[in-house]
Order: sequence, then structure tokens, then C-alpha cells
Amino acid sequence: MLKIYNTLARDKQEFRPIDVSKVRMYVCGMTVYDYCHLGHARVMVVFDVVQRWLRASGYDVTYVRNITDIDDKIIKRAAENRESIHALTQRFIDAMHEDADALGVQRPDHEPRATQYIPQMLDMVAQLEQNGLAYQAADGDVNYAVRKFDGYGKLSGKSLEDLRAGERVEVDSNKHDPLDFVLWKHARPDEAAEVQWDSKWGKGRPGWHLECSAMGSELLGKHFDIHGGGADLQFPHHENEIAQSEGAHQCQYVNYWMHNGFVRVDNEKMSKSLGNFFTIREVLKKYDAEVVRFFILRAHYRSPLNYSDAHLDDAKGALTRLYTALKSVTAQAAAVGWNGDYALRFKDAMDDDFNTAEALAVLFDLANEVNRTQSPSAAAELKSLAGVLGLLQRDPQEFLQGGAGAGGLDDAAINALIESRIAAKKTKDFAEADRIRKDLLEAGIVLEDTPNGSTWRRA
RNA sequence: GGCGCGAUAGCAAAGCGGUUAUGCAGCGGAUUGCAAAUCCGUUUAGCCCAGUUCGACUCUGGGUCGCGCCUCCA
Repeated sequence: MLKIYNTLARDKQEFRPIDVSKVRMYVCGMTVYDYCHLGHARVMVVFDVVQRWLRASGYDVTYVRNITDIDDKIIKRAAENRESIHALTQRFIDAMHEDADALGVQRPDHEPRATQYIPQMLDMVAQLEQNGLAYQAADGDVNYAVRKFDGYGKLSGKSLEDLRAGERVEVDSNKHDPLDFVLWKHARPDEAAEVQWDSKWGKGRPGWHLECSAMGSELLGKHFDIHGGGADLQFPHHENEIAQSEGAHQCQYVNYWMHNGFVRVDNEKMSKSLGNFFTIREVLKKYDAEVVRFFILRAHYRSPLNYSDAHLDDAKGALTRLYTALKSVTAQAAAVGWNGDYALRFKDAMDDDFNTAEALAVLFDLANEVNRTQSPSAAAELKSLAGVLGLLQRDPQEFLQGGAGAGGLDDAAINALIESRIAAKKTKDFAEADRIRKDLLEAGIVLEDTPNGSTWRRA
């Protein structure tokens, strides 16, 4: 039985979908005005694994991950670049897809863009206004009246009084209450027509929180199973989503809220504002994408994850061990059989709030068995279980010999050197054989002699 | 100030009230011409102080330290 840590309950709970065999899941995706960084990579990989595990468990999953393509930062960046909003966002949507594909992240079933759901958002504002939860302020903005919604704070565990004590909320005299948030922003005279939509409250554009509420209910219904995102979205974004959706629809919005932990650099949150971020494509120049995916899945999704080259090197070494086991024994393609000891341990780990760290430990035990017994069925099990996590699906040789940098030895040169070393060994000229091996090692090539000849991999 | 999370061996990172986590690194052995890879064995743990218990890294309370949210953020 799958258990999920539900932020709403602050506890692990047994997962019971609304429809017995179906799971409807929404994850907050990217605001597309720049390249994705490692923090974005974590959300994508973590919820990709959630989605994969739900499917592996037999559920019919509908997975939605939105794209925010209208927002203050996008408008600002487009103006700086002197390009249209559309050109800017399309460019970074394409880049995001490249990054996600490289990391083995499967495409969600739907990737709704905010600008394509403006009518649904306006309907929602109208419904909120009708329910007495929204009002148009003097400046033209339509705001959400937070104090009129009873459950405000139930997700983040904050009370309105506590928030007030924080004194960090900017005072805006147009709001009835400083904690009210914007549903519909009135158009400014200097803003391009591209960022203005007509509405009964005048020209304007949606507030950030509104899109997820509107797109979620449009694609998954007013009440769905799982909503995920980074821990920094818990408040205010997800809290506001609940206020909007439940305030408009008068029913429970989401049953299970999941939040992944941050990627850190030097023990600090990786973020745009701190400027301490590494883009995915930057990291992929140096490390294999599967190594990055493995690095992310090595930690539990709610734990902090420290980024450094040393940690990536460590992940690379660990993944190399798994591929090395598969190199020695051919694994025929096989569906996962869930009756074996390893498979059951793996399943228990994944069912325990997606404990990928534990699941990977099972993979290493299985790799030991493969190395020990050279059993093709054990190798097949290793490959199929890893496949559930989106790992180990490549040809081992390709992984182990991949990553040649520019200027390095190519395969032909390596093989030629190996041939001459074998010739030297035949004449017992070990000094020459060792010299060749040393030269190769200095070029980043590790030789492994086996009874059947020599193989190589990149260090 | 309010709310929340965490502290595990040299590094990284899990489970668990009593029995080997796991990966890397180290040490000993097997194997090898020597290595590498692999296998076998093995050294390093559980922030501090109390309490509960026959027994706590694991539960409870109190400290200390770190991190996050309260403002855009995955």
C-alpha cells in the first residue's frame, strides 16, 4: 500500500485515489523566462518518478505540469531583450523540453500554458466575486479577500495573525487587507497589447496563483488527487490556490499535497534571487545526464540535496558500478516480476513515500548478486527495476565509454593502443604493456583485462 | 518575531526500539604477470542533557547548531 507524506496532514498517509484505478496529478512547473536550473531539474525528476511509480503500480495516471508564460518577470525580460513575450517564452519552453528529455523525464500528459486559459481564469474570478470572496479595488485590480475564506492557512500551518506579525507584507492601500492577493491585475498604460486581455473588470492579466487553480480544475476536475511542487510554493502559492479553488467551487480541491526539498549550494538554497544557481545545460556539459538523474534520486525527495562536483563525481562512481554489473552479464528485456525478494524490497521502498534512496540500495544489492552469480535473470531484474526509476536503460558499453571530451582519444585510437598492448603482452614485454596502459590512464581511459580480452571505460 | 524541517561513520545517504543499510574512500585477503574490475572479510556512526524501556541512533521533554517559509522563487 502506497503511503504519501501529505503536507496538508503533516504526516504520511495511505494513498487512496478518488477513483479506484485513476490518479489525477498536477505539478507546478516553470516560469519560462530563463534556462532551468538544478532546482527545476529536481522537481521534474522527482515528480517524473512519482508519476512512473503510480503507473507501475497499475494506476491510470493523468499528469499535468503547467507552464507559466505570462508574469512580471517575463514581461520585464522580454522588454530587456526587445522581443515579444511569445518569442521569449517559446524559446525557453523549447530549452526546458531539451533539458527534461536529456534527464529522462517523461512528458506530462498535459502542459497547459497560462495564456491559453484566460477565459477559464476569468470565469473563476467571476465565481469568486459572486461568492463574496473577491472585490475590485480602486486601482482596478481584482483581489482575493483572504479573511473571508475560513480555511486560509491550513496548508502552510500559518494563521492570519502570525502572518500579520511577520510584518513583511508590503502595505498596499488598495487592498482591503494587506494579506489579500491579486487575482486580476489591471493593465498599465506602458504595457504591450500582448499582455492585456479584456475582461468585465477592464483590460488586464491574471495574477500568478490563478492559473494553477483554473487549469487544474479544467484538466483534472474541481477535486483531484495529488498536487506537487517545490517546498517554496507551499506558501503563498499553494495556500492561495486552495483559497481560490475551494472558494470558487465550494468543495475540497486536492487530497494529497507533495513538496520536494531544495537543491542547495554550500548549504544554501539554490535560487534565482541568490544567484547561486547552475543551469541544467551547464551541468550537462560536464556530467552525463543519467548521472544527474541518479544524483537527484539518491536522496529522498523531501530532504535537502547539496550540489557540488564532488557529489556528482560520487554519483558517477556509484552509477558506474551498476552499469559495470550489467556489462558483464547480458540482461534480456523483461517485465518486472514483483514476487522476487529484491523486487519486493524495492516495492516496499517506493511505496514508503517514494523512498528512492532505499530503492537504489536494493539495486546495489542486486548488482552484487549479478556480479557474484553472473545470472542473466538477476541482470534482467536489475535492469527492469532500475527502469522504473528511469535508470540503466542504456547499453552499458555506451555509458561506460561515453563522455569523450573534445581533443581526447577516439575509439579507434584506443583500440589500436589496446591491440599493441596485447601484442606486447604476448611477447611478455610487460614494461611496454604497462607503459601503454599508463598512457591510456593519463588520457582518462581505464583498462580492464578479462580472460576474454581487454575492455576499457572512461574514468 | 511567527511557523516548519533537519542534525547518522572520512564523504554522501536510508531503514529500524534489540539482529550487515547502501555507494564512495580506507584496511586485509582472493583473483591478476602487475593493475583495473569483481568477490570475501573488515575499520570509522548516530549533536548535547534528561526521561520512558529489560534494552534507544530509533519514542518523549529540554537545550545547541544548521536550513527553510513568512517577498518573486522548483
